[in-house]
Order: sequence, then C-alpha cells, then structure tokens
Amino acid sequence: MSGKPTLATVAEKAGVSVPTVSQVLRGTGRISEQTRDKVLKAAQLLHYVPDSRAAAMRSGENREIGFVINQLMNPFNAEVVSGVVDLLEAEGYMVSIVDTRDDADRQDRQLQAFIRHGRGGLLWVPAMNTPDASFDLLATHGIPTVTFLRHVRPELDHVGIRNAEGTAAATNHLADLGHCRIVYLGGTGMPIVRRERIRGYRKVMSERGLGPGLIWDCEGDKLAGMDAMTALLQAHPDVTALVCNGDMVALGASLALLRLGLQPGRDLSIVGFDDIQDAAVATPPLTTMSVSPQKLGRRLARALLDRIEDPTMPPTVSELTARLVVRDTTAPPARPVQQKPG
Amino acid sequence: MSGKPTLATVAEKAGVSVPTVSQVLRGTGRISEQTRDKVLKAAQLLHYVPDSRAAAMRSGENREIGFVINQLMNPFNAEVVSGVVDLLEAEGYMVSIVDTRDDADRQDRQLQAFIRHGRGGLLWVPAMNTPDASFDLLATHGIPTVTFLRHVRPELDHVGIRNAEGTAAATNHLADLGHCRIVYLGGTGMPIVRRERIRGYRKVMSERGLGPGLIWDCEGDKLAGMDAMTALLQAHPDVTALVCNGDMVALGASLALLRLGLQPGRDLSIVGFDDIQDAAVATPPLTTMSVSPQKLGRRLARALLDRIEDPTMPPTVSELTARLVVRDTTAPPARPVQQKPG
DNA sequence: GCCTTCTGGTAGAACGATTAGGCACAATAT
DNA sequence: ATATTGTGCCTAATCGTTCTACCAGAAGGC
Repeated sequence: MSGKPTLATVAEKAGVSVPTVSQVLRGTGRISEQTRDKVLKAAQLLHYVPDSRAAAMRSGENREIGFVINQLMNPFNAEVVSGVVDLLEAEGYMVSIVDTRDDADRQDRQLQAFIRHGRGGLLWVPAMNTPDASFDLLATHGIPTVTFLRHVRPELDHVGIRNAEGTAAATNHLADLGHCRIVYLGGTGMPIVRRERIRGYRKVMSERGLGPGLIWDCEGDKLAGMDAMTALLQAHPDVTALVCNGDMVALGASLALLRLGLQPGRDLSIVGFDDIQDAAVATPPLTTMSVSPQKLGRRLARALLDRIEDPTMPPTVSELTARLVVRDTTAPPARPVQQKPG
Repeated sequence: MSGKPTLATVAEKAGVSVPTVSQVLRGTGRISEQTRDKVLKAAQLLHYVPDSRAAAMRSGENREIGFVINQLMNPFNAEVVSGVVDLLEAEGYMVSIVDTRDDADRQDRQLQAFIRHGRGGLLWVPAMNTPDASFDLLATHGIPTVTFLRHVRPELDHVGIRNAEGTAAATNHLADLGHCRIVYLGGTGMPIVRRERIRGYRKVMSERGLGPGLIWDCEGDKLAGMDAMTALLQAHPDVTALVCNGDMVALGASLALLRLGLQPGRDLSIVGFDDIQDAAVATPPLTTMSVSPQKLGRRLARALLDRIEDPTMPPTVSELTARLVVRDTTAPPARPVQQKPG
C-alpha cells in the first residue's frame, strides 16, 4: 500500500513471477493471452510506472540525451533546440538541456553531472577554452557525442554551418554592389566559428583584388556592435561596407549608424549572419546570411541517432549552407569607387 | 580500457575492495590516509564518475531536478534559468530543462518522462490548458513541485511576480503624466498572468475615474505587437497611451509607430513589462516594469529546496514586486486632455 | 515406449552503487 | 597471559529491472 509499486508488487498481485511481468510489459518472450491480461490488469490497477533508471542500469540502453549549449539566451540556439527536441522526442528519447554560458569550469561540472546521471548521448556546443580533460572524460565513458557549430575535434561527429562559404557569399555580394573597402566586424567571443568566417572573407577579398581587408575586433552582442561601429568610423571614415560575424553585432552597428544620423544601406552597407527573428523586423531590415535553425536541429538529432545506432562508424561531418537574404542594409556605395573607368 | 570505469575498476586499480572505494569517495567510514590517497589517485587516473542512478536506487536520495518551462526562447525565461541553475548547482543538484512550447500534450509526456527517469523535484511554468490529470500525476508520485509565474494551484508552492501591482504602477505612471485614454495591449498567449495584469490596470483606471478602459487582444511577440498597434490606431485614433502585457509587444508597438512616422513617447506613450535586455537599447529606450530575473530564479530554487527539505509544510507563495523604470517611451500627452482647465 | 520439439513460464545472476555487519590485527587495560 | 577496545578493511545483502539459462508438460515422430 505504501511506497511506489514495483515489478514485484505487480507480480504478486497477478500471481506470476517478476520476469513474467517484465516480459509482458516489454512485449518480449512467449506469454499466453491469459497471463498477459492478468498482468496488464494488475499493472493498471496499481498505477505502475517503470523505473527507467533501474532498467537502463541492467540493459545498458539509455534514452536520455543531454544538450550542452553555450548560450541559451541566444534566440538562434533556442530555435535549434526546438528542432532537436521534436525529432528526438518522436523517437522516444528525452532531451535535457544545460547552459554553460561559455564557462569551461561550469561546463566540466555539467558534463560530469551528465555522466553521473547516465546520459546516453550528448549534443554539444563546446564552451570557449574547453580543456582537453573534458574531451577525455567523454571519450573514456564512451558517450556518443555530436558537436554543434564549433568543430573542434575531428574524432567527434559534427553538425554545423559552412561558415567560410557564407561569409564568402556575403563578401561577394558587397563586392558585386561595387564596394571595395569592406571590413570584417566582431565575434571575438566565438573564436572557432569566427576563424572560419574570416577565412571566407579573406579569400574573396584577395580573389577580387580588394587587398588584405581589415578585421575589427569586438564581442558578439548588440552593445558591442554599437560601440565598435562608432570607433571604426572614427578610425577609418572611408569604410563603405561591413561583413559582420553575427546578426546581433550587425544590428548594433546599424543602430549606431542611425544614431550618428547615417542611413544603413545608403551610407554604409551591412551584412549579418544567422538571420535571427529580429533581423527581418529591424529598421531597416537587415541583409544577412540565413540558415534554418529547425533544419540544423533535425540534422543534429539525426547525427546523434546514427552514432548511437552504430558507434563504430567513422566520424561524420554535416554542414549546412547559409543562404544570402538581401534586405535593406546593403546597396551600392554612395560614392562608388571607379573600378573600370570609361 | 574500453567501457566506463566503475567502483570495481577503481577498486582493482587501487588494490582494495569496492565498498572501501565508495567510503573514500563519500567520506564515510573509517579509512586510513594511505588507502584514501591510493583510491583517490586511482579514481582520478581512470576519470571515474559515479553512476548516480545506481546510487539513487540503493539509497533513495535523488539530486536531479527538472525545469519545465513554457518558452525557452523568451530571453526573460532564459535569464531566470541562469539564476535557478546557479543556486541549485551550488547545492549539488543537477537541473535539466525541457521546453513545452505551451503544448499541454507535449508537457504531459515530458512530465511522465521526468517521473520515469526519477526526478527529485520540479520547477514548473504550467502550459496553457494544462489538464487536471497532469497535476494529479505529480501529486500521486509525491514529487516536490514549485510553480513559476502562473499560479494555478493553491496546493502547490509558487514563485512569481506581483502582476496586478505592476500594471497598476504602470497605469498610475501614465495617469500621472496626464493620460486618460489608456489601452491595455497584448498577451493573449499567457491567460493567467494576463488576467492578473489586467486586474491591476482596471483597478487604477476605475480608481482614477478614467472609465472601464479598453483591452486590445494580441499575442505576445513583436510582430503581433506591430500589427496590433496599427490596427488599434485605425480603430481608436484618440488613444494616447499603452500598458503592454510584455516588452516584446511594447517594442513591436513602438516599431509600428516609427514606421507610421510617429514618435513613441511624444505622440503615444508606451509602458512594457519585464525589462528584457532589448528594452534598454531599443530606439527609443522603453519605459517598462522591471523584475530581476536572477533574483526570481534564486527565489524559485530556494522555494524548491525548502520544499524538498520539509515536504510537510504548508504551501508557500513568494512574489516579487516589479519596479517602474522610466525611459523614453513615456511623456505627457501631445494634446493633453484638460483635466482642470484653469 | 522413447526421443525430439515446442510452449509457457520460472529461477538466478547481473547491472553499479550503498549499507550493515563482521573479522582480523594492533594497542591498551587487567 | 588474557580481556578489552579501536582501527581499518572486507563480505554479503540490497535497490528494481532485464537477461540467460533452464525446466515442466504437452504434442508429435519413430
């Protein structure tokens, strides 16, 4: 009467053995109709709920998955989470999320906690400066792991964005419009992704003979973007276009221009990256590189399921292409530089 | 080498028995310095992490806590999560988050999963239209539960915001500035909170003899706010001020005004609710009701810890007061209504 | 009648930890 | 020398479930 019902309680009530109850509830083994009905009736009567921890312990199977993310507040990440959860819950998994806030120490504690509590798989945006020890930890415990966005370990599966390709497209778009003084802005908080994005920018700059370009450092948030824009204009008044590491920085830069009495698009062109919700409704609407977060989320979930199914297969890398969405923050330069006079 | 390390692995490596390792790691029992060192060294070397499921099974203790939230994308919620996690992780608990997206069916599955997977406590923003069955489920399994924001069950502990007090302050602020045609806008997606907030608005409207007021329905996001603002102005051009159900709606309304060539603050006053990060950096910066999400999070965590410590105490309700932050979207009406012509 | 095969179930070990109880051995008391 | 106490560690049982046997009885083939 007191205490929660277990297999033993149900077995006693139904007048059968414990394994029989287990087999009935799991639909395995050879059981007659009669016994099956008896057991099911008893289980229902007692409001029996299986203890999946005990089950996981014995069988080794584990349908709890951890999502270790660097910044839950980021709306883009939040949308990815939706996509992931949709697919995994449909497959009978449970997804629990933790936010590292890009703190390697916190992250290490959280990874330990995930292992302690027996997660069967991990989706992971590794925090900045994640120590080798954290990777070793997962490796020694043999937890199927897929990194997301930050591709830091070749031995792990990865799902991400073709960053270099994206910024290359952004830079090409600006060059096509006639811009030559194109600066790369922001993203120091996410060095791995930033490195790739800068690579795409640099490649196009040199391909099109626009010089080495200029990398202007700042963080990834809106305020940092505003400050950086102001400082950049003061140092280099001749800049005509910006490739930004992310939409937040781009929106900040756009805002700073407005406050200086300048018009984004007309006076200075800006391309963002991510296509967050605010990008479309900002004033003016932001030209940006768009990736579908839901699609990314589904890819991510699928990659983990594949890895769980076959732990021996070689590491997989799956990257989505970002699509240029032209809105109002890009236009030909106000004083177009004469490329081919005549 | 392969397979995760267990107590047995560590015991073998250290040349002692399994219980000895357990006692060393838990700090119980009588163990000599020598053995302790040996064991600790072995554990570290093997990256040993205890399996808390096995431990919980034997000892009955459970330090996993679930946070069931209705909308993870909401930056306010995300900040609350931070506060909660800080406190609970410091107390040795692990917090895992799931997002119901306000879908009662999804929520029910998630609650069931939490029970099966043996969560020791629950923080919960109940989804809209949560059926009684979900509450019963938690009650019968005796899981310590604290509701957050939506106070739907008197028998459960609750942490939230003094909503009516907040909108009352907002409405008073507008009335003090000289506004009389004050409309309440938005929030149909969160009926429980909205009802309270509307109560505060109505109370002040009638107290100050400003009539019954007007409730204008729309959802809680920025786009909805924009559309609603446009429609509202068309239907009621004489409106001079808005009390908004949340900052997102308020920002949307502000944006819509700008697009119509009107100036928020000068042509129409707007007060938001929540003081999300964007409120301060928006153009123009938003006047709003501010609540510290971190503080709220800590309160929430504390409430759950108290409940876990003493499951028999009567239900507790803890509500935080929202503070009016005046920025640039509120000002005296452009054509002040003559209250006391003189 | 004896051997095989099939059916429907049971017994017992195992998963990885904790907990209670017990057993050597040394130090001290009688 | 014997009894007493403490120290330091180990053996065995246990949590709820699943998995690998194995067993009893019936049916069928020779």
